[in-house]
Amino acid sequence: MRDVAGAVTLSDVAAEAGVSVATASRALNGSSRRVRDDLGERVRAAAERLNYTPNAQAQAMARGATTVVGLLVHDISDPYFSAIAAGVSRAAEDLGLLVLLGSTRGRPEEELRYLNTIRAQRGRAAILTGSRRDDPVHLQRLVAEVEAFGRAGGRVVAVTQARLPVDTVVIENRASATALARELVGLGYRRFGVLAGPRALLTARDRHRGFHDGVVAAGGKPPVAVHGDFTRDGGYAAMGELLDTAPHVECAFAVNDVMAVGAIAASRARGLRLPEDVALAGFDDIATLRDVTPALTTVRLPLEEIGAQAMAMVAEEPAASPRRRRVKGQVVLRDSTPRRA
Amino acid sequence: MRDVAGAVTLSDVAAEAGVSVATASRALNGSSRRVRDDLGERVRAAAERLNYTPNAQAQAMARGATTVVGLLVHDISDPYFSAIAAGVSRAAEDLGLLVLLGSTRGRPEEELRYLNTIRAQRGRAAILTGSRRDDPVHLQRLVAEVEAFGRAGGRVVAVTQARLPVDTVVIENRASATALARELVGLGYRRFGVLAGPRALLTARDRHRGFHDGVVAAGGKPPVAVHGDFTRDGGYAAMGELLDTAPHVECAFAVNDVMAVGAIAASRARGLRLPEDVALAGFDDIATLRDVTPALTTVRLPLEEIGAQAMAMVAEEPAASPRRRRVKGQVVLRDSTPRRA
DNA sequence: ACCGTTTTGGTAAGCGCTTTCCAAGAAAGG
DNA sequence: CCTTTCTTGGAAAGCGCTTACCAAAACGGT
Repeated sequence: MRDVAGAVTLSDVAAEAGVSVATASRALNGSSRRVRDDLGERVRAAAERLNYTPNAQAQAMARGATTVVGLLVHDISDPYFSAIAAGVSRAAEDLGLLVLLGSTRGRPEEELRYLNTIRAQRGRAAILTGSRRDDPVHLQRLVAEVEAFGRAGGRVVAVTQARLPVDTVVIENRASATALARELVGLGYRRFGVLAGPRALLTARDRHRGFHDGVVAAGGKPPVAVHGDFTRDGGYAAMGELLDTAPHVECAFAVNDVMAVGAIAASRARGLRLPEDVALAGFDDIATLRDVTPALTTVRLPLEEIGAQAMAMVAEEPAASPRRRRVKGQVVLRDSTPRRA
Repeated sequence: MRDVAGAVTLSDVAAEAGVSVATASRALNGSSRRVRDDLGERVRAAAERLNYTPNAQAQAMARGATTVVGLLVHDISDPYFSAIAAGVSRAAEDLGLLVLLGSTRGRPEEELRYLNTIRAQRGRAAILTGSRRDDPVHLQRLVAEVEAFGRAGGRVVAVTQARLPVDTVVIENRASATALARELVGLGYRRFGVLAGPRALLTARDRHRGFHDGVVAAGGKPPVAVHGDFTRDGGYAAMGELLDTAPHVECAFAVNDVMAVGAIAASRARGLRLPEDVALAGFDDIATLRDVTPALTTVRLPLEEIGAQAMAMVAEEPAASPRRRRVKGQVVLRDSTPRRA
């Protein structure tokens, strides 16, 4: 923004009110110092008249603190992330903070670049919502950047895995997937397939493992796993492959709802009826997907709440050692996994 | 962010490299002025060594320009807005701009407040994606704020209706709804219901009117309208009401896909089969909803592209008079509206 | 009436950068 | 060899604020 003559500054306001800029500043942001009532009123009136808006950059500069918080998501159009973002955004508003949005689109180096940008903005904090990948090199670089960020006075909060030495809202993917598996075995299923997501993605892996362990522990057969993208199309492809390689599975578990939707489509494309021919479960309980047919059995994650929690941790005093806030998923049984006769 | 000792400044870099800050500044951001190669190299090495990141606030201050663009959405967890946001975000990255996200959650005064915040940040531009409401008072205040924003050197770009004197990506809701109506009449439907959304919301109204006119023009009966929230639950309620008051309708048109999904649920709750007992069409072609059953006939809007276009307009030179970029929807016929026997 | 406290307004320093202006050295031209 | 013109480094001003610090005024107690 070229600074056109138009921008009204504090000294314009001060001049209009006939006081010094110091007084104007004190009158407008109610500092510790009191200003005589009539002067304060004059200043506020002048500000109003000139439609003054403080230059936040200059304030940040002078105060050494901004109100910006960076939010890193994998892909804002993915309903999982947009739900978290909604929670973050709501909490930010309550706290008077601003959200700077960054989409990494799965490229780890973007995560680094974006974190650096937030540091440049002297952001108060950054919230990392993406799942970690199994990639030690990247992790190490990320830790370095996080530390630089901390040294510059910023906070980092992670959502999902406790892989970083920062406050984290930990989503209990593994335990929740295990709980889901137990319920499904309880319904009479024994032969499972898992649409397991990308191998390197920790979230996908945790859910897969948790489910696997749960099935086995409850007396089912070890599930057949097929990997695929963490997307609708990934689910479609993986389900196709599963049906080819293991036509005997009674129930497929897609590691997220979006993949599950793809799996439904793939099953239908082969003329299978759900849930009669094959049952299906997802994970996340994405709101916009609650009306698909058959209604998906899934694990409900309070995504908005998770986002709000993350933002709340930003606001709290930093603790000596990283805090961990655990969030459990809740198994929701629906039509896609009826009790087996 | 309290400025802890940790933050490395340009003068630290200059000292480390044994040059003045002026030279350091010139070396690092390749200004018009050249710096001798060896000095430049020394500066860059020093910056690297110290892990220097420029203070964007200070740069903004000195340059009088920021790289921040505000994005106002109604609700980021609504897939319509998150798709637009994804496009905005992608384009922003390409342009080296930063997106400051604001959720208004339907409160017009938040729109104003947020615009003011972006002005305070001396944002380069603001993108308003929400539908306008039929509210002259608010519109007038908004125009005032937009003008103040412009005077301070910022740009405003709107998405949807050309109600504001700013560059706009206009979505042809009305014409597209008319086209949809014609197609449906062409398929043999004559009696329609419209799940019309909130009365005051212009987008909802345009789609409703366009559809109504299209039906009538093509020889159908004037549709019965039921108003309701622009949400899944709004669609559910409206469909219930429609089925009560006008059980003879052959096809319902929900003014967006999210409402259509609610309408499906409402129909099912009453034991109706879709599309045999009642056909249904939506609007938007939300990606995550493409797999609902029956597959929804709808109007496809290139939402990501719309977001990217809006951001592109931010980058262009401002024109003398507001630019209008028109975007058409494309009718997509699917299973929810089979040809009528 | 005087002196010590409190207010409370103003002056000015400083936040970290960019950029103008100046000066010194290098290159070029006669 | 001297003058003119480039080139390039550095000093310093300034972006719009906040906040010591200072000083004047008001107030209280004796």
